[in-house]
Amino acid sequence: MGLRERKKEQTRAALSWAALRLAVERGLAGVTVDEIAAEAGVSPRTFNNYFASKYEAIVWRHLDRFAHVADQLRTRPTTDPLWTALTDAVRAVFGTPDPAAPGPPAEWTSGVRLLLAQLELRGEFVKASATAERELTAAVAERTGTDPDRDMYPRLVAAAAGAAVQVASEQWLRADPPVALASLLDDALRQFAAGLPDPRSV
Amino acid sequence: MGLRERKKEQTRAALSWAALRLAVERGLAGVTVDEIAAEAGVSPRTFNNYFASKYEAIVWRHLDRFAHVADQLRTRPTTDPLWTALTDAVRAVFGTPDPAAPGPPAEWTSGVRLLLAQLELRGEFVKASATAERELTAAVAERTGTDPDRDMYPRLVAAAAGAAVQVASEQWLRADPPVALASLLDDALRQFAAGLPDPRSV
DNA sequence: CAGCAAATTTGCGGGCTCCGCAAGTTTGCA
DNA sequence: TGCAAACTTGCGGAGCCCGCAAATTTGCTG
Repeated sequence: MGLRERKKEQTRAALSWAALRLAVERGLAGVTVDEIAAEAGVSPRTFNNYFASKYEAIVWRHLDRFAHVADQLRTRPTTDPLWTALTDAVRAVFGTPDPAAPGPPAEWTSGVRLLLAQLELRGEFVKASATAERELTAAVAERTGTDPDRDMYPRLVAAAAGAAVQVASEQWLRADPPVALASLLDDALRQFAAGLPDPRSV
Repeated sequence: MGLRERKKEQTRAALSWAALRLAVERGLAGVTVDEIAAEAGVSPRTFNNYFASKYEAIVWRHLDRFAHVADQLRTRPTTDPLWTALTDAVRAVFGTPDPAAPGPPAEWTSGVRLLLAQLELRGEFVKASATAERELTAAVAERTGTDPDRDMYPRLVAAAAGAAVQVASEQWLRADPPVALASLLDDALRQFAAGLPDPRSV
C-alpha cells in the first residue's frame, strides 16, 4: 500500500474519530462539519470527499469491523456447520469472549450511549451496514448453496448477524457493571441459532 | 375523532402518498419538498410540520403498519406460545397468507424496488421502525417475563421481527412471478423460529 | 533527479433542507 | 356567537452537500 493510500486511510480515520469525539462532547446536533474538518486538519470540502454526511463519519469506525465478517466467514472450512463458522467469524473480528477484558471509561460509554439513542444514527448505522450485510449474504449463500435471489435464507441469516451486532452493542453500552462485547455477541448469536425460544419454556 | 384530527391524518397521508408517488416517478433525488407540498396542496413549511424529511414521508405509509404489531401482540392470549402469538399478530396487521391475492402492477413494484434500493431509504426505514421495535420489545418482555434492560432476549425477538418484515418486503418486490407479502412474512418468521437451520442439513 | 500524468485537496458558488418565530387562519366548545 | 387552542404559512437563517475548476501532492519513468 503506497503512501497515497495510507494517507487517505489516515485522513478518513482522523475525520471519523474527530466526528465521534466532538459528537460525544457536544451532542450530535452541536457539531458542524466545519468543526470536524478543522479538528482533523483538512478543509470542510475535503470532509465531503470522504463522507457524504457527518452521521456517516461517526458510524464508520464501528462499521469498519462488521464489514470484515464476510471475509472471515469465507476463510472457515466449509465442513464446519454454518452457525459455528459464523460465530467464529464474528469472534475473529470482534475478539474472543474474555471476561477479564476491561471496558472503556464510563464517561465515554455514557456519551456514546446518548449518541446512539439518536434515531439519526440508528438509521445511519443500518444504512452503512447494508453493504456489509450484502457481502455476508453472498458468503452465506455460497456456503449453503442457496440462491440469494430466490431464497430469503441467506438474507435472513445476514440480517440476524447484523441484528446481533446491533443489539449486543446496545447492551454493551447499557451494561452495568461492564461486560465484554464479545461475550454479548456470542450470546446473541447463540440465541438466534436456537430459534429465540421462549425463556419461560426452558 | 374530531374533524381536526381527521384532517391531520388526511394531510399526513396525502403528503406521504405524494412523496412516494413522485419519488417513484422521478427518482428519489429528482423530487423536492416543494413539489411534494404542492402535490398535496399545502405550503412547503407545512410539510415540515408533519415530516422531518422527505425520506420520512416516503416510508411512513409502510411503517404505519408495522407500528401496530405490538398492539396486536398484546391482544393475544398469554397462553399461546410466543412465536405463535407473534406470527398471529403479524398476520393480523399484514393479512393472512392467501396465494390467490394479486400483487400490485409490475410498473409500480419495479418503481418501488428502485426506490428501496437507495440506501437513504433503507436507513430511514430502520430509523422509523425503531419506535415500533421498541414497542414490540416491551410487549415481548411483558409476555415472557424478561427484563428488557438486562436481557437481550426481547430485543432480539423484536429485531428478528423487524428483519423479517424488511427481508420479506424486499423479496416481495423482487419476486417474479408475484407472491403475496403475507406468505413471505410467514415463511421468514418460521425460519427465525426454527433457528435459521442450514438448509443443507434438512 | 527532472518532469509529467494522475490523484487529491481546496475554495467558490448554488440549490436544497430543516427549523424557530410570529402573524394569520381554522376549529372546537361553551 | 365568540373565544381559546390548534394549525398553517411566509420569512429568514444556519447548515448541508455537491459540481466544478484551479492548485497542490504523489508515483512513476526516462
